[in-house]
Amino acid sequence: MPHQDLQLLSHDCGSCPIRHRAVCARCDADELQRLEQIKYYRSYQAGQTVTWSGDRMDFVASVVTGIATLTQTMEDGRRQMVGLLLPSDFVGRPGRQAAAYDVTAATDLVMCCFRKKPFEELMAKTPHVAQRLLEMTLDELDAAREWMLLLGRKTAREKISSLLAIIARRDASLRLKSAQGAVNFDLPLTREEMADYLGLTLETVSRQMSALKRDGVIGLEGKRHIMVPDFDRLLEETGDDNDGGFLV
Amino acid sequence: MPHQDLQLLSHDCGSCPIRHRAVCARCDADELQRLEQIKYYRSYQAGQTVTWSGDRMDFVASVVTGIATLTQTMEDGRRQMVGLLLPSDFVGRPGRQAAAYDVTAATDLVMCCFRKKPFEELMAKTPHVAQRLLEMTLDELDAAREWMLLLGRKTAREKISSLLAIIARRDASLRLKSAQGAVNFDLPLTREEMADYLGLTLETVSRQMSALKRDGVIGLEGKRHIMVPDFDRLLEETGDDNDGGFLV
DNA sequence: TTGTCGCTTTGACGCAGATCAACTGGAACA
DNA sequence: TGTTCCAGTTGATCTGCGTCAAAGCGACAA
Repeated sequence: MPHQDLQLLSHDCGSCPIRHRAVCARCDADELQRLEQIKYYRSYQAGQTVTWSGDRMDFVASVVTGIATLTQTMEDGRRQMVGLLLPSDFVGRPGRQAAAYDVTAATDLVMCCFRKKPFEELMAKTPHVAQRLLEMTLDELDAAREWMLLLGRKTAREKISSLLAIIARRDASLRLKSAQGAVNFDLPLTREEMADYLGLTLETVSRQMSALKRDGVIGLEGKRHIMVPDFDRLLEETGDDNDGGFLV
Repeated sequence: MPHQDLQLLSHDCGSCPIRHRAVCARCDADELQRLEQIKYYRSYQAGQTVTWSGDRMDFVASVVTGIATLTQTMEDGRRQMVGLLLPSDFVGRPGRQAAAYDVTAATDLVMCCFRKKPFEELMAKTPHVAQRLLEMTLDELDAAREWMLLLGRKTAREKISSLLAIIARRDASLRLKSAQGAVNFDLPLTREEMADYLGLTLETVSRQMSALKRDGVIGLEGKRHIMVPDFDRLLEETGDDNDGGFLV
């Protein structure tokens, strides 16, 4: 946006980090072509592992459809989820050889991949890719920091409510509807995955879900379908100041 | 590093994010000049606030000397530190109007600032700045994710040990010594700040520090000076697999 | 010397969430 | 129609850390 001789193009992979391609008049004009040439797709089934922490990772990628998780594990088996990747989110680190986290498909998953080497070369020549990636990474950093507040200071009930609110919001935004009033959605995570995300045990997750249901904050249909009669009510449970003061 | 027609210059502010300036032959060669023109310094005393969350923030900056903290606060006063800024770390977000966190000087602090507008313009024209910033942001994201594991899954003792290990390591690297064997350093944080960082209360921090002392893992001289007779012993207490498998 | 202030330590007690264990309910399959 | 399986629920009990309260300690001032 700060660039002056700049125009926006769509490239045909709807959810790529580079979907909005800013073309700088001073740069080559055929980078888009090259981008198309080096990209390819991979599919994973729900539950399948994309990479293990420490594995060699020769590609970077962005999520096209589905949900992937980033998880860290301690020697004794304690697990903490550190990222939830939704469509258009980016995985992988230019300049790094090995994966730093376990990446797992939480649902069926399609990713748009770029082999790392050509992608890095491209990035070095095409300033807007680095800029776009910087923006996305800053967003993720903000999300990570909000998650640190959740992990360090929120109660179990607040944690659950926050997670539900986030999923509801993201789900709604994917369907281009705003999250307010009554909202329904499907949980893409098991109780155990929720626990790993929230720094809780699965029993505590289950108990708090029941409590929220008992208190009328949410409704449950089966185990996975959530009905939120009043989204603002849910937000009150998160402990956040939801004054809507957006910072962008 | 991936760029070919590239050379490195030092600009005179030793700890700036842009301290290594990669000059691209295709870009203007006088950007360094412009950078020098728009930069200026600010000093803060220990305890002073740099910005409050929500305030207008018209500059970006990097730490020259001292330590700053990023903190989030909930309405009812619960606090969580979400970042510890050491020399050469970057603060502020290009493209954002308001600060997202409270920024506070933990020690006396000098920052090298750039007014946001010209910095953004510069960034748009100078690809290497965005690339350098991307690298730094990815590092911070990794650190944040490690911190999420700590907050979500580690015990109080492991949290304290981890924090001490991190400070010892960073302190050692600033003095260009490697952290191993016996290490001494000064804590730049109060017990309360440690607690805010670790998602604990200050009483628990104090108790665990005493426990580590009692068990001979650390020695205390006064309240702030820490002596670590055996750094590996301390690492064992952190719960991390310290196989030294570096991922860069 | 005495007082006060900020930071830290220590003790006593309670509770949120972990742990261990039993049970439920739906789906797949024979 | 029963069997197995697995995710989820619920209950009983335990415990690590929070909470509340008091006291220690070094720095500085009067």
